[in-house]
Amino acid sequence: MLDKPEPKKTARQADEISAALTLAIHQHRIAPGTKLGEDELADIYGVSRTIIRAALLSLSHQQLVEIHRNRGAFVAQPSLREAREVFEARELIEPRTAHSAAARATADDIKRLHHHINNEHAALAKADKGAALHLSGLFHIEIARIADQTTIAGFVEALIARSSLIIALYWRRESALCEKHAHHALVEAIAAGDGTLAEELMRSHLLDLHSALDLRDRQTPGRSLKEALSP
Amino acid sequence: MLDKPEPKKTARQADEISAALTLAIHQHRIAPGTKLGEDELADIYGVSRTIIRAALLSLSHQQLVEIHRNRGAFVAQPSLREAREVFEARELIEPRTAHSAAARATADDIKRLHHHINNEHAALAKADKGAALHLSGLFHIEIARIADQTTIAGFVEALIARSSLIIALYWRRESALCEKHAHHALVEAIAAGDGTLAEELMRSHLLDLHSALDLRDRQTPGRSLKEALSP
DNA sequence: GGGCGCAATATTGTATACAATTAAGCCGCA
DNA sequence: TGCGGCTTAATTGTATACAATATTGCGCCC
Repeated sequence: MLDKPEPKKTARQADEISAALTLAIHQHRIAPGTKLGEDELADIYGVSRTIIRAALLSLSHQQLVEIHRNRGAFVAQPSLREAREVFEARELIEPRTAHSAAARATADDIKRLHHHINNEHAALAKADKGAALHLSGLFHIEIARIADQTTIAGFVEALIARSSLIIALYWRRESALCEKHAHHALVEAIAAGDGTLAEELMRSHLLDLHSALDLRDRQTPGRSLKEALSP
Repeated sequence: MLDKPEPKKTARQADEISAALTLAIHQHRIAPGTKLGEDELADIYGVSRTIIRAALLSLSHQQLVEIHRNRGAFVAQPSLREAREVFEARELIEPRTAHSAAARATADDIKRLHHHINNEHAALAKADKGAALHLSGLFHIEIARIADQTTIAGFVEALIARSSLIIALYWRRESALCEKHAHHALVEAIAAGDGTLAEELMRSHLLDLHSALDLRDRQTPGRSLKEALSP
């Protein structure tokens, strides 16, 4: 029996559930293409379908799930084209946020970034690739947050969420998810207030990531034939 | 049978309603801060609150409305800070989309852009500022669409929606909304395939827009005292 | 007369019931 | 055996009923 330890009244249940699903997707505990049945989720979380529907609607707005009318919600499977677009968008936006972050970061911000990196290392040490991937994303989001541009930070968050799906589908190396050196060097540049360097490091870091994906033309993987041809 | 000629299936009612509300907000027929009561909207559109809630949730994800728990949904009132952020984000993203658009635009695209401009002129001739503003926004979205970057086009769409609110709150000039010359010159550059020029024109166009706003520090206008002080 | 607290009202949050649509299973037939 | 159509089951779409919460107005006490 799942009893709720303490119903924190502050956040809406739908938000908590969409956050939980987002985390599960980030950590690759739910694979792209998985069907998210309303009754099933309602049962799992002990709420009515009303709440679940609100949560799924939120996720669909972030393009983490696709909702097909009368057929249900599925974890999104970004196409090759979408994958390329997401990384192009990141390469456009994030270097700039890194630049701004270098200009505005406080000592506290730097401390938090180091904390993120340590967490990443810990996850990697435990070979928990899902957690490491999630933390790597949080690192990028944190930089956008430090840049103090909420709007753009929101975009970055959405892009990183989708990147998680893309990595699940198209990752080809066994190398580290986000090379620790890249993140470390970035923090160094930001701490030093060197915006130009931070920008350049971020750009090359994203290009590395991008090139570690297999985005050659081919059929979209992981999708059953029926799924691929019917919609 | 792979061909599905047209999704005859009408879009979800919630989508239609949120689109209608978005249009009304774009055209300044609903002022920032207006309360959007669920029963009221349900009555207007002849559907249940379930649908209305889904529509409002969509709008809140685009940050066009703010939903306060147990208090309801209100048309968003971007703060000065948010206003600055939105335009900074546009200045980051849109010049690049203009550049790409110049590289990819087809004759058909150019025709459609001219069509947009003509509509703008027609709306201005009728002194319908709301419609003109809406069409001006569509022009920018169309350019992002031509650039063939769906993801970024989605961001641009969200930014322009919020720009509409910002203009409602902070516009100070009586001058034309989007100077017709600016749009016309942009189309020329795109038609000529001159990406660098298009990029520069877009940048200066956005700076013009930005400078036509009154973003000096002051109390947020249009917000009742209670609204302003309680949250 | 003014401030405080309680009750009444209105509005939103959630659950459930029912309708509509899709997907699957089954049987019969060529 | 394989295909086609029908029936049946499962799932989503929508409406409504009920519960929880905030706002409003009134009356009481100081």
